[in-house]
Amino acid sequence: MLVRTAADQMPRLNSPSETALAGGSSPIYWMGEFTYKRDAEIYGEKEPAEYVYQVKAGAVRSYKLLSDGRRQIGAFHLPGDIFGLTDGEAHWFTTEAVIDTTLWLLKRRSLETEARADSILSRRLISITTRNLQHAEDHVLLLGRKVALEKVATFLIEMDKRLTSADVITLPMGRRDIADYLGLTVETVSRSLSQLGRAGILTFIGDTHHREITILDRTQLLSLDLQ
Amino acid sequence: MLVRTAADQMPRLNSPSETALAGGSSPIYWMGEFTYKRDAEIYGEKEPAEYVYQVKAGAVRSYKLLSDGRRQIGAFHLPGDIFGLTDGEAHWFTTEAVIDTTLWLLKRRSLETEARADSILSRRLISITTRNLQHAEDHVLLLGRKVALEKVATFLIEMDKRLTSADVITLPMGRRDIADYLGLTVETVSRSLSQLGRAGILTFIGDTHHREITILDRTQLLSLDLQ
DNA sequence: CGACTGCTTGAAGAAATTCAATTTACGTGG
DNA sequence: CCACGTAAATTGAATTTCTTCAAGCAGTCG
Repeated sequence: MLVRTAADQMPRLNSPSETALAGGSSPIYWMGEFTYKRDAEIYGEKEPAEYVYQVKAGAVRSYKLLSDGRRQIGAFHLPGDIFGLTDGEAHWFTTEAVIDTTLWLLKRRSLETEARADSILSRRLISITTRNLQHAEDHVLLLGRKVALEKVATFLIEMDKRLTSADVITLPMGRRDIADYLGLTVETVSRSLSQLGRAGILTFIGDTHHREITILDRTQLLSLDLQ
Repeated sequence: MLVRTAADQMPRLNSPSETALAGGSSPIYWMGEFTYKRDAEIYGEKEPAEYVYQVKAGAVRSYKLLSDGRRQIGAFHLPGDIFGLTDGEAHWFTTEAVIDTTLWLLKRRSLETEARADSILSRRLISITTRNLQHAEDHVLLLGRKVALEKVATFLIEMDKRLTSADVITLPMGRRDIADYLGLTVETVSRSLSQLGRAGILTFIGDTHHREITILDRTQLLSLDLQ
């Protein structure tokens, strides 16, 4: 269940029980709750994978860097999302809090132990990984074959689905993050958003950084989000 | 074990036993062997996922299409690779044989049933899915942040690792497939390959379609494949 | 208050695409 | 067996898209 508060415009979960991992034959006990300040690193690429995480509130970006500093964000993790699940010993991503973020942590080892005996949990782990894979594959299509405006439209629709309960999308991330997610520059993202605004498809709400957006014409926006 | 024959220059596996799925606590019995002609469809997007596949010989491309025909290849499956593993009921990809291809098939249902009782197999399924996810994430980085020449260099290195036993890379796929894998056009792929040739990094062997390539300078090629 | 950050916009430039033409091999059919 | 048509790859020229560079504006924070 998603709850919207006036104070922070981000969705928030109230307990880890309402999640993909809970509800197996035996309940999962999260280690506890940790809070990360904006831009704080949660774990780095090639660090040993000790924990699995679920977002309680906030937003997380996971990215890779090329040696010369170019950055590609693979995914944003929003309330309810589980991340950090890996097979080998090490992560292959860096993750950071986009805004102040609260996470639930779970020892990976105990999850693995549990999964050995619990085939429902096991199935669930496959399911989570598969969902991540599907997202990545959709993202591959976007990055490889969509033009800038289509990328931004797809992004807005994804965010609209994932973090709005009202008609205002409050983006937790800035233009830089969006650009690195879509394989564009900040300028191109900004120009595309302006273009959508001029076309009457969306409008910016009062917010200073133009991170509050209302979709005015979903039909037109969807027509840009080819399937 | 990879065997190279003079007749076909593609690697080939001799039995499914030498694979990721076999070797669990109980052996996996593949349904049998099927052969697909070049360009034959193996399964289509949104088809119910009845089987899981392993490549015995040949090559498979899996791709998505946008409604206007733009195509993005997510992966090439080469001898030994397992694909078609999905969680839900339906595939989210179309797969086709790149060249004449022999596959081993396994009923998905029986694999699932087996996995319920066999935690080692279960673990293995997670492992395969995770590997696919890692590949997709690497591909996201390539598509989002690498320039044409770097994309082609990365592609060659990947193929070199995956399908050469000698010093000649025999590409099963044509330029169109490479382009759709790298998010480029055929012309750009061709120009990049020519450029690598002029730089003395690779050379084309006798083959008519310039699909036989020898890497002359691995050091230089690797320097284009940023990490 | 002033420096700073994040966002936007414009102009110039670069990279990749599109359009067009050529080459080469290959298969079909006279 | 050769001629013709087709398909794959390459190369060049023109064009488009996106990036880079530059400037400005608004809100925030010390």
